[in-house]
Amino acid sequence: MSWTDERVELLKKLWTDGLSASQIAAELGGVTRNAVIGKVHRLGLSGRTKTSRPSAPRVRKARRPSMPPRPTTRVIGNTALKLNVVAEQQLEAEVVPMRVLAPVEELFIPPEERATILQLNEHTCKWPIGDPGQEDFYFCGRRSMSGVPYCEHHSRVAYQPATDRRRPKSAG
DNA sequence: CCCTGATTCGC
DNA sequence: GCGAATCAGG
Repeated sequence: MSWTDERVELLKKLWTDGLSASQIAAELGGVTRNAVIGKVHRLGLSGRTKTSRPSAPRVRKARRPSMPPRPTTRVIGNTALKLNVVAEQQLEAEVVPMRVLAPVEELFIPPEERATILQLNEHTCKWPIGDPGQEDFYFCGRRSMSGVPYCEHHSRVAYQPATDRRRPKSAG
């Protein structure tokens, strides 16, 4: 893929809209977040965050001459299927009693990042989005912290304080 | 570990 | 110009 005028416009729009580089990359498709960031800089759109210091030149290290990064591929048994089974069990035990019927779609997940039940594992967010009986139903799929079934965003929604979920209806 | 953007530099 | 590799902060 190349940076056509349309894609550049979309990039500028999404970046201005506040989406992260990885989100924009997923939305555009065919590019990585590095590509997005690089393009953003070349367009002069940077300056949104302050994670890097304005001064103090970074350490420039010689890049690899010419060699694949890491051809190391370790596959120890087929544990993938087991993870899927665990994911399903967790869905029945945790997600279903939650609030599947509630239309919770406040967080937009790009199509490329959406997860079906087969793609969930122990650290993907298992927050259901949409109606489980419909075709467009999917799971959040973003990364969740270890031991937590949801991503940071949906953890906040799932584990709301009791005071916020049910306020005193009759106070006098 | 995950994420984020910033920067360098081979292509 | 492009973007992977890398760096640096959270």
